[in-house]
Amino acid sequence: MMTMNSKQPFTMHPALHEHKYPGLHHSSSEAMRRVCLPAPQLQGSIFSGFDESLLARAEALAAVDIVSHGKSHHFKPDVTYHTMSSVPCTSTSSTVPISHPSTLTSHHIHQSLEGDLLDHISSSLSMSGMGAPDPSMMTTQTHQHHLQTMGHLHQAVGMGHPHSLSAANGMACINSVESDPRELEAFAERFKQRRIKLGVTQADVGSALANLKIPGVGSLSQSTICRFESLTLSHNNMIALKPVLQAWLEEAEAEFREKNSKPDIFSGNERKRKRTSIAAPEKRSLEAYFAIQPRPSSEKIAAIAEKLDLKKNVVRVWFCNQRQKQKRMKYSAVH
DNA sequence: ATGCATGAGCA
DNA sequence: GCTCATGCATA
Repeated sequence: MMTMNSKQPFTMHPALHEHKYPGLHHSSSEAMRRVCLPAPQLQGSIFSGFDESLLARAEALAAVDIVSHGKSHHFKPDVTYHTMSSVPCTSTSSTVPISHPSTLTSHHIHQSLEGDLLDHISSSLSMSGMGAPDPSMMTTQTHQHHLQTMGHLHQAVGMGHPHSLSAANGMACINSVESDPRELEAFAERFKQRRIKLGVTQADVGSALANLKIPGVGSLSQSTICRFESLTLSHNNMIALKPVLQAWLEEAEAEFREKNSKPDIFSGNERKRKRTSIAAPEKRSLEAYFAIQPRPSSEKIAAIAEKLDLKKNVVRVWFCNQRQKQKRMKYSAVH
């Protein structure tokens, strides 16, 4: 509607439906994920059968939930801001080259969720050189179509690593996406520590990425860098981003040594989009529905939307995001 | 740090 | 209409 992305970073992409995580890295994470994921088909039929009663049940559950939880936060019922103010430029990233480390460390520690835990326990001293243990790195993705787009990134990155490219062609190699979770986790942590040491913010890294001039690789947002560091991206996404961030880190440190600053070009956009806020009660209901059927049909979504007095699209997107969230990493801790 | 949203590619 | 990668807006 009122939002269009003028920015189009390198797009990696979908296509690998459920099986993106080849059996390369143990079965732990994959298995766990599977356990978490309910069987769509089965539940789907059940759901469609007792549609109404289940909806009711979910609502009942939600209601009970509300009572039992009692407290929780005070939500804004249905805030739908629409601040159509035009921002000159920037938003997430200003043209500031390097910002103070303090900016990063000091604020928000409030979330008290997993992310923080990660942050805290993280500070290990093993900041070994980033020679990255992984030998074969990326390259060959899982399959056919996947090659199309995801290939972009990988190949692009491959240019920085001559050896990896050759492997990509054949397939004679080790089905690439084999960087194990543990390695990724280690890298993410190392990355964060070194980034902070350089006094660079997540947003800075994101925009600075474009300066690398790696074909197919543009800038990224603070969100993405943050998610990378906290391992809250999909496994494939992590794998794909790693080489890019690694390249940035190397260059940043190199420049830091000789000089101490890094230029940071960036073109800002101006736009504001509204962010719907789903109230706590509705959210609980949605969660209850999700527990019963993570993939409701269009009709179910419509029904749910109506019952909760939300726009159908909002509900649909909520389910999509919920599913996506479910698939994200964070499993590394399991090994 | 994270919630809701967009858009590309695919089916 | 879904999945996925990614981003804006916001707590």
